[in-house]
Amino acid sequence: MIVANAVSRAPGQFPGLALNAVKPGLLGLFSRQPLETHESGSAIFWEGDAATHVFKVVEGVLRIFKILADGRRIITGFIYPGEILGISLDERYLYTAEAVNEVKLRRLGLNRFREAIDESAELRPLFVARICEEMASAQNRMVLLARKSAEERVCSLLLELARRAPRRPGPIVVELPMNRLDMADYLGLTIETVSRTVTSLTHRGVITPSSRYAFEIRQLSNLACLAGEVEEGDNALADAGMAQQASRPH
Amino acid sequence: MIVANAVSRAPGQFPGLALNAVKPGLLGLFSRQPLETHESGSAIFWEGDAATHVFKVVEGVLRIFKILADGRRIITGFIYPGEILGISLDERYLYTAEAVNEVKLRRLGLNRFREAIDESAELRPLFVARICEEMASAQNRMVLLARKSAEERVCSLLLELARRAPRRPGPIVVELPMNRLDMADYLGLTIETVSRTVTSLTHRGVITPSSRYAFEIRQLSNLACLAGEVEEGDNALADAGMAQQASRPH
DNA sequence: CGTTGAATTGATACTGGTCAATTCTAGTGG
DNA sequence: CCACTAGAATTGACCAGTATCAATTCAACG
Repeated sequence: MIVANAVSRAPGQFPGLALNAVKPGLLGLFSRQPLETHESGSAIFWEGDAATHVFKVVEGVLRIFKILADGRRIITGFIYPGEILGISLDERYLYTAEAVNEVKLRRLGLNRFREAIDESAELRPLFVARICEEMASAQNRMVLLARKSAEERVCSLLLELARRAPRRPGPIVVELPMNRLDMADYLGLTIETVSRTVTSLTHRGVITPSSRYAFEIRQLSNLACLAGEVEEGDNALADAGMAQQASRPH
Repeated sequence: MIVANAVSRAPGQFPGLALNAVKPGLLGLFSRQPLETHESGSAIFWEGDAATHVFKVVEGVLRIFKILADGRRIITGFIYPGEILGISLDERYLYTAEAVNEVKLRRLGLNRFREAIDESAELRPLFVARICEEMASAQNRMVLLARKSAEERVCSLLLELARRAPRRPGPIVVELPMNRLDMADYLGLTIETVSRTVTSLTHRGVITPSSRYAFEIRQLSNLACLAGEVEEGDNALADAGMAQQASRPH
């Protein structure tokens, strides 16, 4: 069996690169690309632009969003280091991507990316898996936006960030790279509601603010409950869904 | 590289199939599969089930939805004839799929489907394109759920159905296969709000009900405007998105 | 023509939005 | 090191839109 492309080799085959840590999988495609820096608030591309590149975030966080004609904004996602941006797109970008803070990333031509995927039987399932993750996340966002209360939304975000954050020893501390407006536009709320909710959670001892942009989570399970999610081993999902009966908590 | 299974051959390799009106593209994969019928309200599969098949809807409409622990439901999409269900999934189905009315569909083993895609350089881009469509639609749903008013939501649904429906000569009539509860759970509203909004649109002459489940659209452009979408040739999208300023219509 | 579930309509409550004032925080310059 | 400033976040008062609860009407079907 011959693997006929330059991307997928065992790390040891290029001594120079091996030191340079060629990553396996989709991220490895970006290893040879130069690193570019975007300052906080700058756009990587705009919704509707012709799609030309795919990006890998190395450092910093991106927000991707869409805007209605009158300025209402909805952030459809945040992209963290190690994640890929622009993987699912058509001719044109579906959304605008902006740097939340200073961002370092590598870009790859869309055609090159697609060819690499298309030619590698190893990468293809990774690509599909990645897209499915994105889809699963999008569906969870729909649930949140359609049916969750303000408090459940804020808790869901904290929980998501807690899970995404590096696990350090000691108490769980969530760092928020984004400001309150970003949080609000991600959750479909206003900054005032986000602020009030955070205050309330603090007063009730669910979280303890270390700063405006970092919170210690007192009990993760408690947060998960408040987020409207069901913990492992819970049986609450059972028979909630007899056909034609739904959406009436009471 | 040896592919050791019986399923995946290039389409041209079976002359019999070529004559048998094999549809091109992804839908063609289902041509040889038997037709099965599901009565209104029955589930095709449940969220969390091990994912085993992909489906093509031939007749009728499906709803796909997720449910929170306390019974709140959100319909993430409706699947119409000619569309494929279950294309983006992991090990397990991400949602439950139910028949809105009597549904006829064909099913294909997930492994067979994936192998067929994986081995056909023709199908792969179609598959990617299909997933990207799904993603684009999911993102539009997020915008709707996060930032649109009840009226904008209802108009968006009518508009979507109008675009999806077969174009007959004469006035544009939208048929709704689903009941008010389905509409509500699709739009993140309650049945009462949906009902009131429809009444209001009727009184204002935007739509004219032919029955409870069919409406004539008086002016499509009007509806698009009320849906918060911008018509072709409109310039309203321009510079709505200066960084850090958003989500304040006024 | 009565029954039943769906849809509509009405009255009221409440969550979250809006507008405005205040406080906090990170810079900046004296 | 300490005002001063500007933007962000918080807090408060009030309001609007949608949910909730209840009653009524509608439409399909026996």
